[in-house]
Amino acid sequence: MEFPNTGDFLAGRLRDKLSQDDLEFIESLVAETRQGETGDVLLERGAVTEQSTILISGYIFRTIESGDRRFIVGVHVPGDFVDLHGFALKRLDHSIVAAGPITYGIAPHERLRDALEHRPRVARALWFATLLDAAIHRKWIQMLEQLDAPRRIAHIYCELHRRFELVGQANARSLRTPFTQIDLADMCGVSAIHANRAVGKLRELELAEIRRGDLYTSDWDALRTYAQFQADYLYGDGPLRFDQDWL
Amino acid sequence: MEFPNTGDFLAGRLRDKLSQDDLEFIESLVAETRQGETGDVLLERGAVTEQSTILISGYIFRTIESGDRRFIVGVHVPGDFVDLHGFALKRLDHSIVAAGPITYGIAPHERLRDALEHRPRVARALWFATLLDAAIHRKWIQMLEQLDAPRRIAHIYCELHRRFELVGQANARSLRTPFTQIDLADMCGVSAIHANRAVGKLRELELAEIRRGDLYTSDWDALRTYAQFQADYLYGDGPLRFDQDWL
DNA sequence: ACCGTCTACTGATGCATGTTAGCTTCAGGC
DNA sequence: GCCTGAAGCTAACATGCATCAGTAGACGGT
Repeated sequence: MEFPNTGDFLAGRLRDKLSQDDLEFIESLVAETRQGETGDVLLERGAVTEQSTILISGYIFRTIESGDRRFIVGVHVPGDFVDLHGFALKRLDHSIVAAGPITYGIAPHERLRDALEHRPRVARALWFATLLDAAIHRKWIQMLEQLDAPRRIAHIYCELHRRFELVGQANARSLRTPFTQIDLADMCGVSAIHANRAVGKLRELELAEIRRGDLYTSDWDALRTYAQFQADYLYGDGPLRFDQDWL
Repeated sequence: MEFPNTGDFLAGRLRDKLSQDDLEFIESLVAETRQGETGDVLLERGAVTEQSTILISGYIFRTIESGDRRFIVGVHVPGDFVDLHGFALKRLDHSIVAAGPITYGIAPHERLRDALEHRPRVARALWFATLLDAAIHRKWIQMLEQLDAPRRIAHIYCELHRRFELVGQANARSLRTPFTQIDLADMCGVSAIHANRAVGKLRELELAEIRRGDLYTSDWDALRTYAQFQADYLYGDGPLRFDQDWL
């Protein structure tokens, strides 16, 4: 996988909506870039942190451990500020874990505090980023309340595909991920065996082929219809589109 | 039901953490108070809004309509800023609906903009409120991934009870709500028939008696254990408690 | 008093999903 | 080449939940 230039990727989808000056400021937030591998815990639930993480390449899970089970409550794609809320909450209610090989940037909270004080537009962009996370959480709640396992898996891939589109990284016929069927199960709240059945069903319906986490499809629209995926909650184009005047 | 004094309730659980000056400012955000009845739609998904809502008494649902079904993705209790994110997102991805008789305050966005510019501590309190909403969303995701229907219902009541505790309104042996079993079903992502069986199971296990939305129990601890409820995600007391230095 | 509607409740049946057990495939280490 | 462990896959049976059908009580309107 190619790693995009760090600078080209920061601020993710808000990149087009900020001034050159603000963008340079956001780039200056990153003190350092690092690499991580599958399962690396970037931030443990309850740990105090003095820095936040910006994902540059790869995927990151938000996980909650309960008993001997792991639950995935969110997924991040390149360009996302992954634990920005750790800046305000100090200790997170969940852990931040690499879902495969990743590259990420470190933003010390000291510099974020500075942004809040002196850069109102940057401060609002950061707030917007956390509000978008919350909107995605709400959609996951609805997805879990409404859809069966095959549709949940399809919905997750459709969402990720759209999020890649919004940062200009989507592929026309596939979506590459390092997710195992166990990961999919932990996202959907089903057993790994049932996640396997669900993947088989998508294959049987000829909607998508999922191999080692990579999804291939010849018809994203059919998949989206099957998953009842409506992208508006991501605040891209369309009726709910994000109003940049606010920044 | 008695309505607490509006002024005593604003800022909810952050009340103790803000200065008198900031509190008076927050009170001044409320231009008007209103009453609402069951099913009143305070804000429709996708509608543009120039004001936000502070719940003073009663309950409010966040709902998403899909096909002919309704999904409840969040519940609010008195003291909550219900649609603060509408200030930044302009159009909400969900609707705001009264879950019974309510009293609420209206805060014009004009005044909120002023707060963001000139009141950094108030701005941070508002951000914290939306981050707390996101933490609750994440717990709902985990709850839906992990628990069966009776436990989900128990978990929701335990959460609401704790949230009432955090604003000093909890009752020792009961929790009064106007929720129908249909409401509970829409929160849990199960059918109304199954919600009825789940309520029956809690009764059979002698953990709780739910009648017309009101829950009665002699042993909250037993109920919390059954629901695997851990309150830390609400950032009250305990290891994840909210660090007020940040404000 | 009557009616219609909403909510709570019950039983029967089928599908969705969990659990257990065992098997296959594949990549990496030796 | 072989071994090993992790991931993917399959079958059989048990449970959770949806669906359909129906009853009963509470409530408001007339």
